[in-house]
Amino acid sequence: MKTKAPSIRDVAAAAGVSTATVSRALSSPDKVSAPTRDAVFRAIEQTGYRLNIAARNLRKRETGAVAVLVPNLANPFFSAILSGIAAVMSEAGYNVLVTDTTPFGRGDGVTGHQFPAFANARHVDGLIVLDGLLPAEALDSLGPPQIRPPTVYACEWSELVDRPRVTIDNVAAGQGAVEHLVALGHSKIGHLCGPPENVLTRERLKGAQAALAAAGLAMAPGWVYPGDFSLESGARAADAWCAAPDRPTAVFCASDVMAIGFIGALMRRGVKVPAEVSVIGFDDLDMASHFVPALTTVRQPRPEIGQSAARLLLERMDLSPATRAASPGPRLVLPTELVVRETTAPPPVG
Amino acid sequence: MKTKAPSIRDVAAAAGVSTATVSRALSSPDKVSAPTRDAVFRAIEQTGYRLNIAARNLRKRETGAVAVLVPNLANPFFSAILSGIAAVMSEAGYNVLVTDTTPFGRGDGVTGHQFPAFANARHVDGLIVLDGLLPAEALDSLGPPQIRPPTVYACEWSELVDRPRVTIDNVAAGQGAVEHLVALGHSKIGHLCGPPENVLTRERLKGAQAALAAAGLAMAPGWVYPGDFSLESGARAADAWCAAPDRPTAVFCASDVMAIGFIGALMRRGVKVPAEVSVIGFDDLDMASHFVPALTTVRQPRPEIGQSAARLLLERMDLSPATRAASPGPRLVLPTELVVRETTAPPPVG
DNA sequence: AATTTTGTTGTAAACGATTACATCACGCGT
DNA sequence: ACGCGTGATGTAATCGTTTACAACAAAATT
Repeated sequence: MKTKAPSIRDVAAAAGVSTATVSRALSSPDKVSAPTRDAVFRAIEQTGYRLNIAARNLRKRETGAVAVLVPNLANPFFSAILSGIAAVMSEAGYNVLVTDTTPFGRGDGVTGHQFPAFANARHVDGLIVLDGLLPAEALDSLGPPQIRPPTVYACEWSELVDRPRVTIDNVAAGQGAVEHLVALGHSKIGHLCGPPENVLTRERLKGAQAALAAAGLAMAPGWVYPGDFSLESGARAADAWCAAPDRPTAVFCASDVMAIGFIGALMRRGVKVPAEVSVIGFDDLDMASHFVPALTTVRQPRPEIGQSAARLLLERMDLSPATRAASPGPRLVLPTELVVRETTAPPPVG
Repeated sequence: MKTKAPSIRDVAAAAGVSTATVSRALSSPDKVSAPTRDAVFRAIEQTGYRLNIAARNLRKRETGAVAVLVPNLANPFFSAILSGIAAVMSEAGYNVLVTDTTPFGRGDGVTGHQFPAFANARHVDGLIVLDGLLPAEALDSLGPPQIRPPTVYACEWSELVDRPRVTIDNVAAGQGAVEHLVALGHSKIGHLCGPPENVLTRERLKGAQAALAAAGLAMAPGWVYPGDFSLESGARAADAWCAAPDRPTAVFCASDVMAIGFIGALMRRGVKVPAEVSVIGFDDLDMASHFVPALTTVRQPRPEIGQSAARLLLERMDLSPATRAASPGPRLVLPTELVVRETTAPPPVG
């Protein structure tokens, strides 16, 4: 015995008007006289009517949803970004679809960046991509500019695809981090990298090297540690640091998570931070300031990145497909800030 | 110049068959002869056809999406749960809609638990609720059992609403944590609570008190610290601990995040953990084992909780509304495990 | 008083898929 | 030859909205 949910027809009948009037009362109340409007609202109340989104979407040729493609949902870095996106998107009346582009165990199958089937114009009105490693073909396979959903990158991006994006200045940030280390007197400075293919990895390393070069220094090959933004890769770097005969006195890590893994493993082996090694993180997670010692790090305005990306996408969705195709769209770069706490100090003497 | 996306009609025309045949070739290929099937697929390729989800949803009276209601997206505890949910749900062909029920700054407006407008049967085929504080009326306002979307709770739940759920045994877990402390010789044991109204808060406290009672001990009122699962509330508890003349020698924290905030603030004031205070956390976040000292904590199987909740929801969605209404549905309780690391030790002598 | 404007409402055609039902051709048993 | 089951396909109704257009009354203009 299937109880069918009331439709706009039932409301119309209950209010003694046509379905068109009900629809108008809902979407543009000012085009309907006050008395009928009240009657309609009363009828809605009485019947328990709820709009059928699928029907509306079909008719209006839009979906009311945007998708967010996250490389790794389990990474706490993304939570604040997501939260910022969700806030402005639901404000604007959109649903937010979230997917992990590397479903389980990143690092397991290396090249696992999946493009979810629903991320096309039939399912979503827009796309926010947080994963720069998503194959460029995938984005282009969404069809010609006229029919593919407006897309913006945030945090990461792909150099093969020209889309609007909101990021930070990763090379400047990396440079600032290393300048701080240099100013403290360090000359042997290492870097704990992000995942090999990632844009962020390249940019942050480039910034670090620029600062080094400006100070007449260089980074020995043994001082750059491979990483993948995970705690474990931070701990592995600590092993490497301990094992090598020629060690850097300071390490700039491409993420707070790795920095915490690095410092944790170091301290567990009795290495003192910052007395024996200085460490700088990246991101300024909530955790960073509560960690002991409190992490010196590069702050990224995470909620703002999410919010800006969402607002930018909203703007792009308002444009006509033609004008959208014509302009590649803006590139917002948000400011970062070096926040100096307890993990950096002058190098040990001798 | 609007380029219209190809519809099933265009495919039918290109393949020289009817729309019905195209639809069949897609959804039940075995009901269509091999030659026509090939012709249809070729036509699909050629036209660049993509199924319009809204039209299908309208016709089939389903939405292809499930919503997950998260109390606080920025809390890293939820990321692994979400990731587990997303994995099995996309596997099963569903989209996952994520929303924060307390949009910005929990603790700001205290009672901010919002029920998103789209969480009804018109928008989603199912609901996973991670927020036990969501007003029960809200869930019931979704309509009578026949027409409201199947719902399962995970992690948290509401005692006012009878729905299937997957949780852990919070009182047993709390009890186990405190038993460990008692076994180490502690007799003055405090508790850092979750948010006041939360079920988890009550249960974990109840477990702690049960263990205490079994050992002939009791918790002084001054030893229970208010909290809200945030780092800051952990730090505040450290202030309270330091300020009081009569202090517990061990504190069981209702979350790892709070335990980290607590220990961080303690160490920053020179208090030694575990020499002066033992601390137990709850959750076993990735971070817990990398923190220094490594956190003794109660492990929750977070990915499994998410996966089980998703699978349970899938099962419920398969049931007819009638049988669903008839059975309240199972309550899965997943095992926890006390993992002893470095933050617990016997109480200081004297 | 005749005409135009304005404001409200109804009629009905989309939107793009699914699917019950009808149709048709073919092969089989009697 | 005849009827009948079977498998493949087509026809057309349907899902629940939105919206262009038509219709009409009342008010404003001439």
